[in-house]
Amino acid sequence: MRSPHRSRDRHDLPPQVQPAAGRGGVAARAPQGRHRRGGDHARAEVPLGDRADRAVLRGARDPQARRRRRRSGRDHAADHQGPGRLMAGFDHRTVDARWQAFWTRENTFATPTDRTRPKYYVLDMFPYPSGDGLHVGHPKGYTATDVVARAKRMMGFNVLRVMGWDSFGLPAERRAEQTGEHPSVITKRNIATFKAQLQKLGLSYDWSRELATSDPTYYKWTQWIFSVLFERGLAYRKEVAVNFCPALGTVLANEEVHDGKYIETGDPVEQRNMTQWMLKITAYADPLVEDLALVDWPAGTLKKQQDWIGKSIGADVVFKVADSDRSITVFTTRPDTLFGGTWVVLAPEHPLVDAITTPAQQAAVAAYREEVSKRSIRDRTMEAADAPKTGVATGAFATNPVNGARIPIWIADYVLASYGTGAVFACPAGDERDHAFATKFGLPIVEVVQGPAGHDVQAAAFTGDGPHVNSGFLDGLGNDAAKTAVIAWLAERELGKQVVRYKMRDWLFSRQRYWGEPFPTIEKQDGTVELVPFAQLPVTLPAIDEYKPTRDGQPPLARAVEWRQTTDHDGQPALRETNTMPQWAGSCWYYLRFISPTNDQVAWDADEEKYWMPVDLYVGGNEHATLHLLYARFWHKVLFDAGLVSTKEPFQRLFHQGMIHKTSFQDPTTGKYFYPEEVEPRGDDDKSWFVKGTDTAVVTKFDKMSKSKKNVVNPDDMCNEYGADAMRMYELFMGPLEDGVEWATDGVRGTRGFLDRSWRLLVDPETDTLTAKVSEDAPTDNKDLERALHATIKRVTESVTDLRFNTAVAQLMTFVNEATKAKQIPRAWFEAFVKIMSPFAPHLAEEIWQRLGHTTTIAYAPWPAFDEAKLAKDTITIAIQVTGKMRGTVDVAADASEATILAAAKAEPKVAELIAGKAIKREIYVKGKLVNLVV
RNA sequence: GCGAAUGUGGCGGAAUUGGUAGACGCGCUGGUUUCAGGUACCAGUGAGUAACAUCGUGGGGGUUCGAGUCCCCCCAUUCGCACCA
Repeated sequence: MRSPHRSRDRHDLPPQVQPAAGRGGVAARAPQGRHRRGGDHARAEVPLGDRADRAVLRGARDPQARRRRRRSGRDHAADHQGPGRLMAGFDHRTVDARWQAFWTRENTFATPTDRTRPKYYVLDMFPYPSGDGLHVGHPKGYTATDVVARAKRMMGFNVLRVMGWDSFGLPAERRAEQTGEHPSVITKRNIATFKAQLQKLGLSYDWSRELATSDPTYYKWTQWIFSVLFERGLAYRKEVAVNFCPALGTVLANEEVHDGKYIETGDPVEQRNMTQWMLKITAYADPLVEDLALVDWPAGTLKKQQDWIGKSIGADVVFKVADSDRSITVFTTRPDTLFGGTWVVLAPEHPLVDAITTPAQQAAVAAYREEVSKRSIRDRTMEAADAPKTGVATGAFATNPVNGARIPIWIADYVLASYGTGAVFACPAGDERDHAFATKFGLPIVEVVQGPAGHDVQAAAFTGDGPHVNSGFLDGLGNDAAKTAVIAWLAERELGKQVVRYKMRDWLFSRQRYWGEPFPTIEKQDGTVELVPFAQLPVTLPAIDEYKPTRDGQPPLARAVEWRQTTDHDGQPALRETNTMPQWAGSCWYYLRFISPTNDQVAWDADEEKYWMPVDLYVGGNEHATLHLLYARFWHKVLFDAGLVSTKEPFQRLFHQGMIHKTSFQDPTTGKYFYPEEVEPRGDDDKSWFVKGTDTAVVTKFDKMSKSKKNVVNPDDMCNEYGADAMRMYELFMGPLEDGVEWATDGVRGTRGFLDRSWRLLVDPETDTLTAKVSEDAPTDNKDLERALHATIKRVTESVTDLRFNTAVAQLMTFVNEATKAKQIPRAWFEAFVKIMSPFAPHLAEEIWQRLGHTTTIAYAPWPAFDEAKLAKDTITIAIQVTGKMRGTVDVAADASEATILAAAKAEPKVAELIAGKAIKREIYVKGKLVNLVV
């Protein structure tokens, strides 16, 4: 991707911003006390529009066109003629450009190197740099983390705030197949686009730590971690049935396949046997479940991880096959119900089926197995849990170990060969599937756990807890006690034992693709595998002339014939691996590389790792709830066991931002999508949409933004028209961070209006000079304004922790409304406001800060404290209810006694009328809030 | 089918966790400024009424002096999971 950046860590804090001498630097001015003439403010590279500029801009404006755009609500095809709306506000183009240039020039956001302060590591899930560029959905999480990062800096934390690129992956490779361009070139271009878009938003990343997973200086270390896994016996090659996607020419992990299709593209997936690299994630199943207790994650995500791992504790139980010396081991989580076991079911693929099937049943069994095998895995997994049961008897019988009962052995496809032992015993009274099977095939149902009164096990299974019946030595015991008792009984007789099983399988870790990390392994002549020595890492991707798999189905790297030829540690000929790692590999550890991104001796510095880890706040979409987050935790735990990292878990706190949607318009018959400006609403309620000028009806749907659905809103357009700060603020104001919302450009206008009002508190836009409103000697007896200020500091401060930015922005607005009403604003109050709004609207805040006479960046100005005492009111409004109904209010002194308040309440005219002549049965007083007079 | 979440004005959403429902913003209505229907400012904006009364947080019950908030039963939407014994 790029050559490594030289580390430019800052060595002193707080950073003093140096005026850029000789360049008319923005800060090249002595601090001043009060109002200065606006005309003398220093110019940055991009001059602030002067009167003449504005006159031109205003003259160039076409009010009609503007109105049409506004009313249409789809003006994101932004007007590139000029700002166009700045008469009463600030010039965001100039301000944004000036401060972005300033931050870059001054290295404002370089990561501090002092290690005595507390640290805060806030991380975004890094994006795959697609060719489409960013849409307004991407920055929602980035803006939230930016507010946290900026506020934490001001609160005295050393903040690690970084961005990188998950840049290996399929789309670039597919594009390369089409164009012949090297994926690295495509990727580099896409990264440049993404980066430019992010920089327009003023996100406070330390860009000197930027990384890309496809960069050899990065994947060298991905290969090294693979070596660690290999050396610890956690990476192995195996011939396995894999999910092969013919359209992509590669295998996929189980996690990437859903309903028999590749999740990303929807291409069908089929089963094939191939030799593949596997990672033994199952060896970490237990810690992966247990350590979820250590992290502060959304409950839903914790549950998804648990479900994915699918730990279940049960027993393996041996059933002897009658009239035979064979036996069947079944897995069950309900050994307590063994007395109700009235038949045994094998998966159709179970190896014992052939051996035990009686001659009379052979034809039926063969036919059933044939039928099942014809149905693909896809069909089988698509079936619902309540799908009709099918199956066929083998004719053989088994002996129930607990009661010696002779019970039939069936095969049925609801038993999966790949889980447990591929065999189960059926207890129809205690399992819904078994019950359905019993009902269909007329098999006996024996009650073993007593359900609630009136429950008929012949009609429905009872899966709950209760006293056991018909169960010999288990009678009367509850489920747990019965389980313990029966397992002990079985173990004594060597007929069973307690076991733990997981749904999770080992991780299929190789792909037949070009654009991924090569494995640091070679295959020797005897077929064994050895690691490429560390000194020879990275194993870089060779240039090849075509990125498709070979005609005989080998991965693209098989084309690099010379590159493949190498030697082992004895100098004997050996071949390089032609598979590459899946895209997850790079994202499994990038949070560690950010700690020492340019170190070419180690993947990360141990002391630095101890300082920065764990990630304090990790923000990204919940689509990664199982895959990325599970894989990364797995690698981290291996690294922990290897003594390479200091924490058991990588991500202390996790937060999922909601997705931003936008209505899409699709012709249901052709599937074609239309841009918003191509369609129009018709009908009385404007609810039917048609393609303009035609009778083609289109259906509307809230959709993820995507180019193909023609519903993308581009953040660049928003920045151009409304400014980065208005855009940032709207992203946070639109609703709770975790919620999905529909994008509404009108809302950006709203936050822009707020920024303009904030600006005008200090600057007269007509003259571009400071107003007299904010002043050193303004009276400080404006209690309403003071209270609003402290309430705002409080709410914004809390929002940094609870991530409820929508209400924080609302509170900032409330303060500005209050301040607009005020005749004068004490300078100290206004400065406190500017500080707390600066994480949200950093460009404008810097500009105001400078106009206030400051010569250093606001990014490290100390965060203001709020005073609870200042939040209290002198007089409070007490609500008065009569028998629970609101009847009025009364204003009383904040320290008024209960008796005084009750008296005042009763004296309120309307209340007095209602209680006149009635006996008050009860008087309820809620301190400082209300009284309720019950009559 | 199972699980989780959500349901509040025309719209996005607030509500200190049982105590004045609708903060803040959008939109809308009226006014002032203005060459301008743009910007800014002022006023209003849950429904209903001439004004009251009254009715209002998906629906229905319940607990309570008091319920958007707690309990029970429905309905709807969204997102997961999909025969894992």
